Amino acid sequence: MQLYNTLTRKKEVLTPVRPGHVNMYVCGITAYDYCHIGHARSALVFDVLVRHLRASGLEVTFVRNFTDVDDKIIRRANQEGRDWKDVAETYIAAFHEDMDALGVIRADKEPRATEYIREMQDICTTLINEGKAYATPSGDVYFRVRSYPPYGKLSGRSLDELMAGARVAPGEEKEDPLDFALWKAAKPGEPWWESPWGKGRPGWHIECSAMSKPYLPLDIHGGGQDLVFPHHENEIAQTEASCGCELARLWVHNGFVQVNSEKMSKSLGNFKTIRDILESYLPETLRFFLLGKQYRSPIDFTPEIMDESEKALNRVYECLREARKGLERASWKKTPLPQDIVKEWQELGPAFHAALDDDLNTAQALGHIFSQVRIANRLLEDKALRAAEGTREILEDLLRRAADWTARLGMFGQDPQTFLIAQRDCRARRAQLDIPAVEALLQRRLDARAAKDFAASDQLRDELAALGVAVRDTPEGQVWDLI
RNA sequence: GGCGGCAUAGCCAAGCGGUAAGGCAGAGGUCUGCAAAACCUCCAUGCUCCAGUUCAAAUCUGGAUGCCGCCUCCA
Repeated sequence: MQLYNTLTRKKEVLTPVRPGHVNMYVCGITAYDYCHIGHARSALVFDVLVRHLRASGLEVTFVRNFTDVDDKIIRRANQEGRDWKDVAETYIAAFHEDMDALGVIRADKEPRATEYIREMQDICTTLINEGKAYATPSGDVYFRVRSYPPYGKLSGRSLDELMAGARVAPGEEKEDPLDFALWKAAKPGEPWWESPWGKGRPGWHIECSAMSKPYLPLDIHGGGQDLVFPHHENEIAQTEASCGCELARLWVHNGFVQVNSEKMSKSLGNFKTIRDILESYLPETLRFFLLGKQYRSPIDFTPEIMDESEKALNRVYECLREARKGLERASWKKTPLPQDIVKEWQELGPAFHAALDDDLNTAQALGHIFSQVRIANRLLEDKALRAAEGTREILEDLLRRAADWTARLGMFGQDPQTFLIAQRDCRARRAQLDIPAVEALLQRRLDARAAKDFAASDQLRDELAALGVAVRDTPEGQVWDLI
């Protein structure tokens, strides 16, 4: 498959260093708060990437770290009068809950920064010994950026450009404004570890260099676009300067989730947590929404588009439900299917894979899924064709393909009927429907219909309509939905 | 200020030189005791604007306008 490489600014074919095996490292969260939709997008993009690679026959070692010691965690702990470790554990557990709810497959390795203090110190020592880093009298260790000439290659900046924007915070003892901290002397009240430079704690960037080290060289290194500079740039400098090898071949960065065309972020305060969303929508709806656009582009979050996603998702599940029902037929006829339909059906299977192979184009892949849904629906509705042997083959193929969609996209894998009812209840909750009242009316209508009292039945239907509920009668009985 | 990205129908969104996927909304229709749901069909002679390259451009080049991101913690 091809992936867009931030390093070279073009799509490149993924060719694993070890044939058939992909090492992939993705920067995880700093555990100091609940995850928002932006975190969900990043997690989902790489989840789909891992799923697709595995479904395509590759082995993947997927590593996603946790930053469990950091300024923000410490600040939060101090604010709440808690231990910083406790804060980190709380939000790591919350991350797992949220991601499990979204159906994000767990990483194979989930290293935590605090488990790699020794390795970080070793990297610092190596860099200091080679003159690429230096310790200050107060116990900080800085990376000497000018000792690493390729610095800036990922973000496409020159040292001169960077100098223009660089600044030195008061109290820093840098040789050069561009230098960045590998190790920070501990301030009073902060967690610390013993080190050759005194009591201190790691800088953010060195964490990932240490945690990714066992898996070098990485075939894919991922993260959000905001990590390109300085985080990933610094990571490259640290790793490549200390071990002399390449950190990662492909750098994959996902675009932001926006609100009103602005980045959703903690600092702007315009974020919605995954938990917020899951109170109003099913996890799969959020998944559908976030995969509805190519991963590198920004995506705007609005409740309206969530509602649209919900309807679109239902269209697929309704088709799967009808397909299953259609396959219950006992006998099939030899009626031939129109060639153009058969041909389109045959082309759409590979097209779905090709879309994902082309820089994980989930939006296009979803388009192909809907085209398949349209074909299946057409056959199911056509009196002449729905009993045809060819239709049976296509419907069976559809169910096989749906299993493949689930394997690769993590969607469309639930029992259709169960899903559709859950979706309806979800909308009912959002509309703040009085469910007990509705159920009472539904029962009375059932009784009226059993007594063939259609006038009363219609009257009750009107009463339900007044509450915002539409009732319809099907061969399976009375079903309801929101108007 | 420096660097980078994006502009496609009412809305969302593919498309990466060969004549505009898909979803939502909308309009017709099938079906149905009535109704609804569901399904089918239709829905951009044109892709922000202006030049240019080409037999051919939404796709390439130059310019204009607008929006966004990074340069500071951030998925």
